[in-house]
Amino acid sequence: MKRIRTRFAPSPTGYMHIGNLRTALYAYLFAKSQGGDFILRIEDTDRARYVADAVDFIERTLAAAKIIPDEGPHHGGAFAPYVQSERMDIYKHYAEELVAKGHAYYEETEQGVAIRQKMPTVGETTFYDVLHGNITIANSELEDQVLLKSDGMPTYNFANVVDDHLMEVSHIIRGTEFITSTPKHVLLYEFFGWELPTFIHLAPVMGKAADGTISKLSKRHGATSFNDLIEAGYLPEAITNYVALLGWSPKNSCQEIFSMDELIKAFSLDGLSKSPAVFDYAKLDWMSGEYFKAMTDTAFAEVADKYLAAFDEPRKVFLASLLKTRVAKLSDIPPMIDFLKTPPPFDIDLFTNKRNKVTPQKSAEILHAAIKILSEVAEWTLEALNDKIAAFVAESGLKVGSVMWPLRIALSMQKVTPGGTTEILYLLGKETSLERLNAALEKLSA
RNA sequence: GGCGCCUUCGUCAAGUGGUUAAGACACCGCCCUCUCACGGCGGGUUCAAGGGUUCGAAUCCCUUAGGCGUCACCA
Repeated sequence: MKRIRTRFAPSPTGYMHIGNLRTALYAYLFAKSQGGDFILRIEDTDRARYVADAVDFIERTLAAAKIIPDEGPHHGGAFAPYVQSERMDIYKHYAEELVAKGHAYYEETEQGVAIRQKMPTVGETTFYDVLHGNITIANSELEDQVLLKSDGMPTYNFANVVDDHLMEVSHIIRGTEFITSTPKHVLLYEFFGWELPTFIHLAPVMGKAADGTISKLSKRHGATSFNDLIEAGYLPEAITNYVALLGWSPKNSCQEIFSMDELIKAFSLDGLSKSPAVFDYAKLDWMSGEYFKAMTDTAFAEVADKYLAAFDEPRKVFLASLLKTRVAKLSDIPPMIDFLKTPPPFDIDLFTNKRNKVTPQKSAEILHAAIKILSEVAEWTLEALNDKIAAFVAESGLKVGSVMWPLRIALSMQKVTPGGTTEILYLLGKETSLERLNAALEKLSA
């Protein structure tokens, strides 16, 4: 049986759209699930759109997403070069062959000489797509395509076919936007007498705008490149996992959390969806959270390190334990812990809490007593703090919440905090804690 | 506009002639609880419309509508 070989063939734009990443991922998963090869090929035949360093960027992005090419510009391989601008003589040779066979012709314009593919004017061309079945388009719909531009560069339609054949690509996995140009490619294969690869045209990834409109995912939908998402603080594994499920689902399973190895094992073409999928940040957030929750505190502290820099090592790890169940992306962290650095302004209303039977007056009394007890704590550890406060609660005859609420508010000046009173006391340290408690008591008594 | 593709909860989706139409996210409620989370339990909403075929249709056929794509010396 023929070896399975797929390819990802981006043009070097310096931007890895989520839709492109998904295409690369599916091509990779399919190849790997079949024990085949995955090729990276750079389609840089448009000189006007060339972006410097874009190849590095693509390679770095794929590496971050753990999509590892077997062959590519910097991965080696038997079919090098893998950059189209370095293969110009090859395209020229095949274009001339087509002219010689009568399937193409020279065209002279002010810009220079180009070569055009001669399309049949009658009949129709049919090709088989794994997802869509047979697709037939009348040849009269096809215009004579430019194969070789006047600058000597091939067009996508030509270079793609030549390279896919030469590189022995068995399965072409790409976006639906190519479905209507596939007959042109099929005709080229026929003109050359080459064996046709298998086509799989993927449905697009859509985005939902604020007003509810759905359209192809683009920048107006927010962060839509792999890099945007990384910068927002999503884990690459989580992004890849989420993207894999956007247009594919496993057979006979409801599993949603997949490592790359598990994806490779579970992947099959018949799990691919032929209708467009809307990118849903809410679900990405959930999935991302699942990854964080599954991490150890130390591992989380490590990935979140730049947000936790202000804390010493034990506190860092402790904060990580509090944060990892509350965070969808790392950039959610600062607003959650800013109060530890600088407390929000005093707000007396926060000291009123019906459920815990707390009023500003009551709070003042509790604070007064608590300050006395806490200032006597010699060893400022979570255990010690817990014990002291528990003893105080028991002795006072108050509800736990009635004691905790005013303390937490006095320390944080906000209604919502990651962790509770004891945790905040510990993170703040004895000195700062007592400072804040006293300041709040002073304002409450005024 | 021509041609092509697509259409199951708000979203991702399972489903391939007979199911109470899975599951997940989101949402709502309850429990847990010093807040928020986490965790647990429960809930509502879906086969685009209309015709067929069939004893029986989300599943097959036709029509309509809507969405998307494509008609470049861009990929």
